[in-house]
Amino acid sequence: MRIGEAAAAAGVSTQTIRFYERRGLLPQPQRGVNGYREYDASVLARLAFIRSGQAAGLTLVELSNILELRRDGTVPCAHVDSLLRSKLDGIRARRRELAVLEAELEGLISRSDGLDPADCTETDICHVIVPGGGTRARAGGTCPRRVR
Amino acid sequence: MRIGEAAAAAGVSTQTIRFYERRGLLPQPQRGVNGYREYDASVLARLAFIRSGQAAGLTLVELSNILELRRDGTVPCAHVDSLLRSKLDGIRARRRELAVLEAELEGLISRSDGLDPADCTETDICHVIVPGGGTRARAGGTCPRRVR
DNA sequence: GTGCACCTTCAACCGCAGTACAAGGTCAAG
DNA sequence: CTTGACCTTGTACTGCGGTTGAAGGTGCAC
Repeated sequence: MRIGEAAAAAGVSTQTIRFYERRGLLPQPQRGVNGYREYDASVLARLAFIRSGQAAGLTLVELSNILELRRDGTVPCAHVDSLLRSKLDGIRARRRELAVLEAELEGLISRSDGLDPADCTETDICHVIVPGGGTRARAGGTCPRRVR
Repeated sequence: MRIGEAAAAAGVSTQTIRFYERRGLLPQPQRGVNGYREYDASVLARLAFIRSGQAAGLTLVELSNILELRRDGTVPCAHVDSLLRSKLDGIRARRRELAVLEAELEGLISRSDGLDPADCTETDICHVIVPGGGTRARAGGTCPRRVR
């Protein structure tokens, strides 16, 4: 099985496979006489593992650490479990942040409906954008930071 | 007011101010005889605008587009309003994605509790990580893609 | 006259997961 | 013997918002 075939079967591009190989996520494959990579079916299982890991929110670095544990002879399950738990914490925190941002945007938009663009001055740049999500009456106040 | 003073007052670093200037978010300031940047108080309002915009989820590019409209003599409120609405749509979609991911992780973790690491084989890499969030009985099935 | 805090510029780097491009080799069919 | 699909390597670029570092100038106090 050559790289193009493996890529098509796994639903990724050939460049992605080479990229994974460079990052240590795929083993160095056999090479044909012409230098072409020669894969057996196990590469598809590996690519499926990577895809499942990504779907669970793991980064390529984390996946590569898991593979390294395996290579070192350690069963990585305990490590993976704690990794997934901390991912879950992160996701929950992120969801809360996004809920705050959503409320902020809703506030700004509904406030924008009651504003006349003609009142928007040069120094404001745009009076729709104010700190606090539009729930305040325009004065210095809380300002959420680092919300992404 | 020199750059360090402005930075301290706005709660950003001097490098950030220079970076914003390069990106067109801050006007080219006056320069002293020694070449030092000289700011008046308006830079603080501008920095506050940028911070509010970021808090509302706008990127620096979007903020710079808004400022460009202003420079061109257009009141940017209508543009900002539609921008915020599409941001809100994006946030909501993102929240739904994260809810799916959260459920996926919960499934994997609870399934992991019932698994014995001793059963984890070399070819699995780690049998905790499977497609489908751990809600299935291990077979080919749905596989969410591009969840970040 | 030197130490120090402040300022200047330009350039490269961070994470993340690839994608794109250049310049060339290989192989089968026509 | 050329065309075209496939493969090889290496390098650089994307978006995002900065941060870090090098190499040097300025200005005041001691």
